[in-house]
Amino acid sequence: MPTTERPLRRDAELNRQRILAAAGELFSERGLCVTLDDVAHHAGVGVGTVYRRFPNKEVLIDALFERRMQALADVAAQARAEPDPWRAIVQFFERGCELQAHDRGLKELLASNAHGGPCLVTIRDRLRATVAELFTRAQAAGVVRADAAPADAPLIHLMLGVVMDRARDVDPELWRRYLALVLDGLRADGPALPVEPLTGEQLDVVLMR
Amino acid sequence: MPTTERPLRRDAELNRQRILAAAGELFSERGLCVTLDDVAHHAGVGVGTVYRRFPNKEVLIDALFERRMQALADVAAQARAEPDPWRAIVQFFERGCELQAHDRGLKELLASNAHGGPCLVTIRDRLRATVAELFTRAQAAGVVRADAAPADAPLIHLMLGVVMDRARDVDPELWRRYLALVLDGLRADGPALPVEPLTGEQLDVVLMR
DNA sequence: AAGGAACCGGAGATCACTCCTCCGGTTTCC
DNA sequence: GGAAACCGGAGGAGTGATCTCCGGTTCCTT
Repeated sequence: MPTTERPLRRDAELNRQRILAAAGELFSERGLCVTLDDVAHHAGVGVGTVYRRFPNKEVLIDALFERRMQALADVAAQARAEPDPWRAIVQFFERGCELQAHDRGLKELLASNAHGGPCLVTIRDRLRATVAELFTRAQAAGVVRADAAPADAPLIHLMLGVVMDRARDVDPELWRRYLALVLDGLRADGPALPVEPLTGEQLDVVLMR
Repeated sequence: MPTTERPLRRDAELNRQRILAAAGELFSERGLCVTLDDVAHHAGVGVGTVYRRFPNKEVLIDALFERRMQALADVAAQARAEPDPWRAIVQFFERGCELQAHDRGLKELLASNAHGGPCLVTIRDRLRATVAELFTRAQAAGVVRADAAPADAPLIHLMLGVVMDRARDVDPELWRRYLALVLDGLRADGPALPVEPLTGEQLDVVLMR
């Protein structure tokens, strides 16, 4: 390690914590669009203090969302531990959506690869791998339609994300209704799906806005 | 009629047509967020000319989208004419989504009641009534799950709208995949949906952003 | 064919944001 | 007790949309 991290002065460290706490709340409630000025005000410190500690929003987001993103990856891992392949799928989507429904920032982070540093990227990759496993297993067991694909998962999350956003104030649980609908469609072996799933690269493009 | 509409001067009328044509194209391609300045430039006239003819964007949108909205209402009406209740539902969603996929402005207009004058509102109301009929009929025939509701239609459109937006450049037909998935869920008489559908007022709120 | 009303173009004023810097004054730590 | 680190927040700079204003042009009427 090239730079020996000297500990911050006491007041500086206190403010850093305040900023992180405030940013955590604000990002959860209002999404990633909050201003660092907002964060400063909500933390009860000056704007300069925030910018001194976190040169830009990316850094702050990275610092905050690493563990939240990890929580989602954990949800997928736990689902993998569920013996029934179908229940595993259901569990993954339900728990995953719950996380997103309670944390607007996380939802936006998942909806767009645009934000987020390298740390988040690796977690995201691991998440994708686990999801692929869940799908493969469920399809091998014949409980998920054969023409579904792991690449459908992010799109489903995207779709439910709109419901969460729109209905947040009216019926914050409404997304469950449409998740149930989609899961039913995922299970049913109805008429073949009319379009191929996205490839990995396509998915990257789609999630990059 | 209190004010006798004197016809516009020839050059003025020509420019009005140019503006309408340009706005039509731009709204289709780029959505309702286009500036009246954009419209002016694209129409080859000055900004002032646009603002003189259409005091604000609302008026222009109303003038343009009346017939496009009507087209969607027509799609619903045509679906009602289809004898098979299930095919009617499928047809409505497919044709409706096709319209939206080709017209970003229309999609946004449907996704939010925020824009649009009284004219659009009445068409929207008629549309809703027709959709309700489609659902009732299909449910009576037992081809759509009993716990689905007409209020689900706009939400489904909303969800598919995201797919259209995101995947437009990558695979403009991708929405068909997820429509098929949802329709399968709508048909299947799987486990009961876990949340009540939105009421009319709730729906208004949800669509008002 | 001439005069005035109607119309044109587009520079730029206004407003509302966000991002970020700067520096006089304060706190901490050695 | 004094230097280094830190604080706050006013405000500069950049952006982007909306809409006005007015000198110059075009059209229609008589």
